[in-house]
Amino acid sequence: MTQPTPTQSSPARSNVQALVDTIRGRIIRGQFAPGQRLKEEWLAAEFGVSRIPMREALRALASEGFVRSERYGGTFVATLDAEAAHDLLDVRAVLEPLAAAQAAMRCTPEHLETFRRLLDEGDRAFRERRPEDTRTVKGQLYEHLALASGNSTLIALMRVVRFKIEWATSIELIEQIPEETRNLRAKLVRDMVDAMADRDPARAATAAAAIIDATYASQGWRRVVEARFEAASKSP
Amino acid sequence: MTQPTPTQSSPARSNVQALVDTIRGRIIRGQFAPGQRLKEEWLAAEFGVSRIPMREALRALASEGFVRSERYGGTFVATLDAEAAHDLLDVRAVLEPLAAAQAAMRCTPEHLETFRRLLDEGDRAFRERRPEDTRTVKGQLYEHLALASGNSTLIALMRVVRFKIEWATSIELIEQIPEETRNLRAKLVRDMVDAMADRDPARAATAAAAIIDATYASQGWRRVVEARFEAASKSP
DNA sequence: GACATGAGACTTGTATACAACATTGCCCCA
DNA sequence: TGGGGCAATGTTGTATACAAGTCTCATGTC
Repeated sequence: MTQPTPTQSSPARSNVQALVDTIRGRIIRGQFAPGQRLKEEWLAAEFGVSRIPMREALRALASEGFVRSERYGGTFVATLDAEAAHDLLDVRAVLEPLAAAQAAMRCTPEHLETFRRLLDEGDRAFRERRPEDTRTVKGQLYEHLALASGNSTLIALMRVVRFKIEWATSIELIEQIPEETRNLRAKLVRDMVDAMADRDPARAATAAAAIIDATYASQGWRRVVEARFEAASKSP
Repeated sequence: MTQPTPTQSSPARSNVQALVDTIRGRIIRGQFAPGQRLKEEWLAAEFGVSRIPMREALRALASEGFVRSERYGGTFVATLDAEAAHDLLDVRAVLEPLAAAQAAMRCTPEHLETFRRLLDEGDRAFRERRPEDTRTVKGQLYEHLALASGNSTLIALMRVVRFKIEWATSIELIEQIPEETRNLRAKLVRDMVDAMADRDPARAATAAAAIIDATYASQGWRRVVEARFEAASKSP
């Protein structure tokens, strides 16, 4: 019956989206463990709101797949397994090339500029061993690719996939990714952006696919995923 | 200020999922027109519930992209345009081959049997000029493909994409699809299922891609989409 | 006449209260 | 001693009531 340590309450802007983002963040960071029960009243008290907005937040998280709930049955943090994580990568592997191709046809100079800025920031964060920032920038790149595609369906789908991939990869182990793998991927991302600048959808898509291939091929990355689930399976 | 004709209230099982399905259905069928305001109180009265479950239903529909709402700003049926519809097809064009490939590796004999049953049902419904049933079976095939893939992410994403594609294609015009196009696509679906039976992911994916190509190439189908938005743009 | 402005009505957002249902543990009985 | 039923407890689901914000339209001023 022990509930998790009530870390001090967050921003507490009283709108639902803030609750969703905060709770999703805690799930992704593992502060809410897979399988853990999330009682509405307890969470509501934790965030200083009533059950109504908290219910809406939990429903939203359920539709994103981060929690599961059954009628009168309670809400629980969803569980991930290694297979689901790889399935997630498979989905990413088809969405990202599509986004790259569409972005190559539609992106603006501002988009390209932002891509290059993010790439530089990412390089710096990785070189300076700031894994949190490295992950953040990686997420921003992914989000920006979706935005540049101009495909609203893709934007929504890629956002959820991105959150789940962050969930599936524990932050502590990102540092273990071999430097050569990371550099190869960074180079491929630059190739992708160059192809987008040349308005070459095919080349952009190929580069995007190569990024995923490099991720798959990376023994380091695989270890990141596997280790994540060893940790998770310890606390069911 | 005229609200839509209150068609007689639906099943009225008082759970939220039923509300979501019913309202989504009405949006898809055009009974709730794009841009139309959906007042919580009015809808709640229409379905004989209070605003709380209705709010949850509307939030869920917002996360699926069928309605849009801003804080204190009201909820409106989302609008579709032809570009968004084609973007939707592009997404489908990458998801479906992936699902086919994974299903080829994972599907059970029961899955295959269901596929073949649905194919027969679809043929019969089309021959007998029952467009409603034709669409229903088509949806079931699509859903079943996702299920057979065993990829939970794919199942969730394909479900939303499927609903939106139904939304983007008006039912009245399905009959206008040329018979040869329909038959070609039915044959390709059979090829896909055969490839799945042979546990041949590459061939299954190729067949799935060919299905989308046939859809794209179909002048009749294109007319279905375009006509849908001519109709929609009449009532903004 | 055009525009700023404020009161009013209206809609959404949230808290509280209560109803419906699941679960647990006890007691009774075989 | 084991199993079935029942009450006690607790959590979720929903209705009602009220608070907070937005929009409209009339009014007054320049």
